[in-house]
Amino acid sequence: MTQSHDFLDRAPSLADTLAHRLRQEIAAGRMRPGERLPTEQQISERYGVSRPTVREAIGRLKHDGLVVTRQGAGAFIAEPGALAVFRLDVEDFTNRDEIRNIVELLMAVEATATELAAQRRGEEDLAAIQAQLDAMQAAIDRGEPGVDEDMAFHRAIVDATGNPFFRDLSDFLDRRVRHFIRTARANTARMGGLTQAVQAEHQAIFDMIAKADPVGARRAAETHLRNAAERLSLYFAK
Amino acid sequence: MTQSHDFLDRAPSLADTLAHRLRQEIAAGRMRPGERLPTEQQISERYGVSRPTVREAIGRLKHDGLVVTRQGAGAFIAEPGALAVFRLDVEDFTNRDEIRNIVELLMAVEATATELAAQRRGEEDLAAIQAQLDAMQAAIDRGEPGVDEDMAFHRAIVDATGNPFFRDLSDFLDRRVRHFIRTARANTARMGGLTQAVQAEHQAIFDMIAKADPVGARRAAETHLRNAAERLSLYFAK
DNA sequence: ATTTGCTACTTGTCAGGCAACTTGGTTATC
DNA sequence: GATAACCAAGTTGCCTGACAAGTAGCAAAT
Repeated sequence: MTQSHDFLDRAPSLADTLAHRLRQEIAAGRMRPGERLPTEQQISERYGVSRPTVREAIGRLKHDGLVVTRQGAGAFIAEPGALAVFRLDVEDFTNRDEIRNIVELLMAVEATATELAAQRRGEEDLAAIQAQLDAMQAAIDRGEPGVDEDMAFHRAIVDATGNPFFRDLSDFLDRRVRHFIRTARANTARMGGLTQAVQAEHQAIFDMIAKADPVGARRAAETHLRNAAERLSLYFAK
Repeated sequence: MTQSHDFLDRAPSLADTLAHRLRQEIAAGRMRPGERLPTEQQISERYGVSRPTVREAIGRLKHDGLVVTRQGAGAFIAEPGALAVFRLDVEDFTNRDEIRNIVELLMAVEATATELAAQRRGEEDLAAIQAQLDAMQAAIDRGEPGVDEDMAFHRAIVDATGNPFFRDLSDFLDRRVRHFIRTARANTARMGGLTQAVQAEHQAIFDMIAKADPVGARRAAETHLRNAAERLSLYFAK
């Protein structure tokens, strides 16, 4: 009943491969910004696919802001400086190096976010953070691991920065790391008893934010993240 | 000859608007992860567009990792934890708040990148960074502003981290900020004479990286970025 | 020399259809 | 009766062909 998604055998669609090839040609500098792409007809003949498929491929590039199309005129390569969307692709999310790199970026973002939060948090921000801290304590008291509460705590902090980019990026990276843990945990032994240590670190972070001490908040966040990364590295041991 | 692209009048295509609506419905929680979307036929009838248009819209969502399609089975909403691609959309890149937020994120990423670079840089990394530093000095001596060399210098540093995510994100944010400056500069007076001050800050950063002093490197980078942000704020004054 | 209008070309959208694949039920077999 | 093979309906992937909307360049007219 429960199908275990196997992502491995997913054959890439024609449009996907074509989009990839076009992307490569642009990245390789074979085509300069402002230049016009071949017409859909020409691309279609050149790669031996139909025009709808070409349209789909170009649609992806357009969606990513790499090309701009104008009806009647053609498709043009966008100025790289005007790029309005950033794509962070995690190709192989079981790769340990990739996870390590993600964790590194997450640490950078979250440490700075905590610093900013200590600097700017209003009273309602502080109340929201404390509410999540309490919720996590309640979960611990109930004997639950409280992963959702943990996530909500961090979420409340990055929210307090008032910078949506911090929030979205942190959210994405956090999800990725937790997803990795969840899948890795299925293969290794369950670990417990650490939640109280985590909570103590959370408390330290909260205190610094409450004190409006940016430097101390950053230091507390860095300590927490370093410890978290160390706990995570247990999964790498195999 | 040089056409000034006006992005304003770009009428969103049917597929774009449909993709936007579907995205909203998913974001609003009207559809749960794992759930199946209506068939292309149904969506086509429901929104009064043809199936190719629906395919194009779903293709965008698929490309962003929001949905997963299986031939013969249908399209399913992806698990948010398994999201493999992150999109950072800069909707209005003349908005000052948005630029401010981008600069803030750039500062966080680049400061940490500089710290990591000081920690890990090999001899060849150091040589590459110095080469860009020298190139910038040469540009200054020639009386040029050396914006390309400036960018290359920072690029060499983030390269030294060995973390491609840092490199790509920093690259994107850097481009965005410089693009904003370039367009803003067209309306305000040209400013010069600051390049030597910038170069001095670069030299300080380089020295710390050469000394393999992560703490000092971060501090030097933060100083440089803070100053850069201040210079940038001149454009906000209007 | 400038403007107007026309024509070829390109993208946007549609209609219809076939192949590949999935799913669930049905039938045949043991 | 349980199990396995099979089949048919439904869905996505991809194609052909066509028309509408918009653009750009050229030619003719003023």
